Amino acid sequence: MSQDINLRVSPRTVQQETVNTLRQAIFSGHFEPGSRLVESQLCTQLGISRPSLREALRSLAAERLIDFVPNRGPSIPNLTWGEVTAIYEVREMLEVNAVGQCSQRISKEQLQKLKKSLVAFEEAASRNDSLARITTTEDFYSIILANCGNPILEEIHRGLVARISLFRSRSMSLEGRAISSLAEMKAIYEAIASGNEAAAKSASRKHILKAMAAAKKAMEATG
Amino acid sequence: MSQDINLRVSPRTVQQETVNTLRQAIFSGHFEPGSRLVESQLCTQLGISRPSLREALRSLAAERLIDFVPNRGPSIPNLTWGEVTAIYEVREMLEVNAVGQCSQRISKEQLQKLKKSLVAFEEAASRNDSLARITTTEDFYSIILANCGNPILEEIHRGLVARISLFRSRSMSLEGRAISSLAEMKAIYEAIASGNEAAAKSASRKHILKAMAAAKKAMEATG
DNA sequence: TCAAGAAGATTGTCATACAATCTTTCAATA
DNA sequence: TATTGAAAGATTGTATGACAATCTTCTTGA
Repeated sequence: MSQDINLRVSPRTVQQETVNTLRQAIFSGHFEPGSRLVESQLCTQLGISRPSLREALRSLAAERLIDFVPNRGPSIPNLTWGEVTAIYEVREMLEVNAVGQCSQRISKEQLQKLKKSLVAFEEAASRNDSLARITTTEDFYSIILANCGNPILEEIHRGLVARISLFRSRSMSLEGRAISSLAEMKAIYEAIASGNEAAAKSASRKHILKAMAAAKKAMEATG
Repeated sequence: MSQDINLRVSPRTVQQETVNTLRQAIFSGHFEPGSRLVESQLCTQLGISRPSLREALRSLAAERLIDFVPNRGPSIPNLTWGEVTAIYEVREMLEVNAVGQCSQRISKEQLQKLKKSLVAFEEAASRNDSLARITTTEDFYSIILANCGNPILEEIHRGLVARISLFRSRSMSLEGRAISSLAEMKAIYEAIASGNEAAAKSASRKHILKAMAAAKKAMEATG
């Protein structure tokens, strides 16, 4: 075997599909925070068996995307502001480093892609499309994280962001948040493009602090 | 209800027990890295049904303590040095901050406990008991993490450390590693005790870098 | 109005089944 | 001899059905 490229077309299993579907549903706010997920209902809705569903739920529970209380079953976590803060703090520790490392190692092509995603966000910010704002922001960040050189950092960051996805989408709908977010992201991009690590880290830190403040505002507004 | 303390004696479920048992087994090196876990065997060994086992396995897979390849089933991950490095790097980002924050907020009683665990490690280091070295080191760190003020940081740190538990136990058996580890931990303790955040962070960073170097040595020795 | 208890719903767990897929064996072929 | 191919066996992915334990809701009696 001259190469050991993974040619395996990994088969989509019911479990994987279910996890992805539920994850998406949670992200999109399809379930009310705090609400219980009734297994039998989900089974019929998803068209799968209970064992398969429960396996998927255990996966999501391990990711902390759902809670599992014995004899009460699965439910959507109701995050306190304290927990959200804690998540943002950890996210800051990781993201700042990721941005810094990214600024030192990103390739020309990837930088091009990053630029593109920034333009896409700018476009989404000008319109009033909050879904597009979220997805383009996610693109922007996933490119940075994919180029920080540390797949574990990338993985953990993704997990953290997933847990606060609701707050992010809410705060992105806040009056003026998209505009200032755009400015912050531009600063990050410029610093990365010029290979200035210190500036990149600093811009990243500023962005997260503002995002956290916006999330707090959004949380207070919604309860 | 005057208090909302959680009085619930959370019932031990088969799933929880199984996850804990398997986690312990993995930590203790009971399974060879890379080896496959045959569901039917585990079922009889653990005395549980296959659906229950599979739920437990999904939890562990989400924690990255086992791999799950479709149609090949669960197996013990075989970490590359690159992955181990990546984990150590992320651990550094988090742990350094945790130690720093801990130095600013730990209580007298908790500091007492920390001191105790350090003494316990010293004792274990003098003997040639590698299991005791691991557990006492774990105590030391869990006290620090529990006092950093950020439960999410604590949780993620635990997950990361779990994934490299094998390397830690191997490197702790390395000639002289326990001795130098003791010195590093003492430095961390002293910095925390004196409330010197910068010194605490610096000591913590040094400790992790040395631990990583030791892990690399151990990995090269064992293959 | 409130408490006790009964009825119903839901979860935790198990046993069983079977098709799809992987692995191994072993013979046949180049 | 080395390689290919096919058959047999093992293992996983998924589903159905079942039932006790527990939680929730509703009813009834005080």
